[in-house]
Amino acid sequence: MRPIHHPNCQDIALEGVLYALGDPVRLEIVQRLASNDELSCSDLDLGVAKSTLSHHFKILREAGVLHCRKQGTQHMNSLRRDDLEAAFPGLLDTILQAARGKVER
Amino acid sequence: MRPIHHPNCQDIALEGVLYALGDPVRLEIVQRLASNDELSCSDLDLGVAKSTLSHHFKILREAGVLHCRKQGTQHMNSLRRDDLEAAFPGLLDTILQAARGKVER
DNA sequence: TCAATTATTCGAAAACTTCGAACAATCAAA
DNA sequence: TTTGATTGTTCGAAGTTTTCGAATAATTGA
Repeated sequence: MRPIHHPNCQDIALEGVLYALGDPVRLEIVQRLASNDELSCSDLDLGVAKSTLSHHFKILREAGVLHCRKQGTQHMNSLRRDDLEAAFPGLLDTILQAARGKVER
Repeated sequence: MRPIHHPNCQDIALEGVLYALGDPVRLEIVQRLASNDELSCSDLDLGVAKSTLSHHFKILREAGVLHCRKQGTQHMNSLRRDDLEAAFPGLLDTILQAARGKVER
C-alpha cells in the first residue's frame, strides 16, 4: 500500500475544494465530519459501493479537504479545518452553514 | 432555439452551485462577472472551444449561478447575486474573496 | 435576400465515475 | 505462526461527462 498523499497548505486549490464538495456523497461526508472529529470509511453508509467511497475519500484528501491517518486496518479521516481556514477564510464554515440550512428548514 | 431554462430560487442546490464553480473555466467566468454586470460569451477568451464555453455557461445557468438574457444575436449573462445570497448567505462573496486572494498574493 | 455575427447542437474521442471482484494490510485468536 | 475477520485499495468493464470541430440556427444590417 502506497503512502497516503496530502497536499501542503499552500497547494490547496480553490477549484479543487469546490469540485470536491460539489458532489452529494462527498458533501455529506464533509458534513458528517463537521460534527465528528474523526470517521473511518466504515462509519459511513451512504448507499454507494465501498470502492466508490474509497474514490470519494481520495478526491477529498487530494483536494486538501481532509486528512487521513492509518490506525490498524482503519483509516481515520478528519477535516483540515485550520488549513482550509488559512487558505480560504470563512469558506468551509459558509458552505457548512449553507448545507445545514438545506436540511433544517 | 429552445427557451433558456433557469431554476427558481428555491431550486438552486448547493451541490449544483459548488459543482458549477469547481471548474477553472467556470470559476474564471464567475470572477469576471463579479466585476462586469453583463458579459456575452464572445467577451471572454478563455482558451477553450466556443462549443465548450457554451457548455460551461449552460452548467452555470442550470445551477442557478447566472442569468442569461438574449439581446440580438448575443446572450448577455449576469450573476444571480441576490438569488444566491437568499439561498446561501455569504457563499458567493466568500468564494469570490477566496478566488481573489489566489491572484493578488 | 445575403452575408456577418453569435451561440447551440451534433457526433466522435478522451477522461472520469461507478460497480463488483480481486487483492493487500493489519490485528486477534487459536 | 497460521488462520480468519476487518478495513480499504486497486483493477477492469460499463456508463456518463467533457471536449473539440463541424454543422446548424437565430438575429441583425447591408
